[in-house]
Amino acid sequence: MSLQVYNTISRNKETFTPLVEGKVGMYVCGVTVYDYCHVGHARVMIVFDIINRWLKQIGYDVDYVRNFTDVDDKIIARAAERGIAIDQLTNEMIAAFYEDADALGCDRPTHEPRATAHMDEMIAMIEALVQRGCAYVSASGDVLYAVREFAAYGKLSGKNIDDLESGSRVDVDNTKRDPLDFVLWKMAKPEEPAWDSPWGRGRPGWHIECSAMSCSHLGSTFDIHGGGMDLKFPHHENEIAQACAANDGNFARYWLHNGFVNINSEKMSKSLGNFFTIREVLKTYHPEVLRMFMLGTHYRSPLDFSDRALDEAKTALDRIYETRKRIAETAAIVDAALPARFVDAMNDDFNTTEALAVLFDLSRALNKGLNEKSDVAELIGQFTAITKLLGIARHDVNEWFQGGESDTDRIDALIAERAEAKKARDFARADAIRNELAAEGIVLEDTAAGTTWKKA
RNA sequence: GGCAGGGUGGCUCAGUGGCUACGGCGGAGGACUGCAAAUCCUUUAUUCGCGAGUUCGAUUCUCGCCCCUGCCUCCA
Repeated sequence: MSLQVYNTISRNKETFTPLVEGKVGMYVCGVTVYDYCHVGHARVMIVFDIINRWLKQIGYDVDYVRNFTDVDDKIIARAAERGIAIDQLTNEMIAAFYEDADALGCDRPTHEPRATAHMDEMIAMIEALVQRGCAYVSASGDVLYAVREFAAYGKLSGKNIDDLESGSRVDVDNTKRDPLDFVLWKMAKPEEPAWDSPWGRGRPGWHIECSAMSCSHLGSTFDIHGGGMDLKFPHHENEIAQACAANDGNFARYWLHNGFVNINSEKMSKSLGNFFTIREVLKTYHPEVLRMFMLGTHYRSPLDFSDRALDEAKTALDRIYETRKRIAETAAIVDAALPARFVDAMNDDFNTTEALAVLFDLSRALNKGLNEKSDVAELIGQFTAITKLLGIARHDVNEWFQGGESDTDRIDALIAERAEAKKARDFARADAIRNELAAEGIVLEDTAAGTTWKKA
């Protein structure tokens, strides 16, 4: 089965065929760098990391572009609040972003353009829009996009301009020809960061940067554009309007949107204030647990975030590590192809849930084979290939089960003492030692090769 | 109000026009063990929100209804 992807614009799964054989251009909307990333951002990172990995796995040369929005009202406000320069804030937040993304095991995109480094492209695109009659300068001096001039407006999100107007709760801005018109270039106030442009000193609107940066890196027509569901409208709709009206290309051919992270069935968001930053969560949970948690649900479905769900992801991941631990004790790694069921799952719109089911089945078969001392070389190869691709169970097994424990010498001494006691059939003493450690959260496991321990 | 997505076992989460509805967590029993832990085996939904229709046959398709969530304003 060839790769099928759900394309938001057609609301259907489609066979994926790249524009240029063997190559994929993919643009994903990144973050506005004014604060730490929360778990919702983690989902975008992980989802598109998996998509990127899978595209490469099936042989594509992927140009994965993800932007940083480093100029915007919220950034200006935050920098002022903290009394620091804008680029100090954005650099700090970009560094934090990388810490989080790296911890979560996400590969770096091939290009990570910053809006402030692409002013020329944005201005050129706005000029083209003005020339073609799709943009105008408003009474306030801002350059606005004239939504009515773009016939296909609303196609991606399935919206009808007139319905939007009737349902609009937004205050009417009478400098706009149409309430839906949006800013392309915003005049700067004296204190604000500004760039020269044909319309005066100012800064770009949010939407234009993605149109400009995606097209400048990937061309006016490219394969995949992704981001969170909430970006569908108006952000992605506006990107399409800008890019298609300014260039003669078709912009993105496949639109991929990931579902939200919810808390108590409500969307996690800044405005609701019900968010956890990635770094907060990582104080309690290993980053791989968060990754596992994300992979357990299909990327387009909502994902309910809770301690309980993370605990379950941890337990499930422990199971995979238990298998790895047993593998480490036995055979050498052999290379094996990914199992067909796994490949089919991933080709079916990146179905990581099913892919994990394959991994767990494999884990069981492997444990059983190990118990029965049968030849498991092929299974080990498959197991390893899957975990590597998904980016889970990639840490050292001892580190995983014992990491962060400082008192290992004492534990080892107690285990040795218990072994002596067991030898002498002094089970009371042996059990006392085990209970003592259990009370500290150390669980002992007696195996044929001796006793090992792990943190509960 | 418009549009979009969803309601599957105690929880979670896949999936399919028809053999025994995937996996994880949890529960029960068993094997192994001195006892545990880990692992393995068995077991845990006459049933996939409700009603009707299409069909030889629907959880899967169509229609209606109920409920949930999201977008329609910045938001991953």
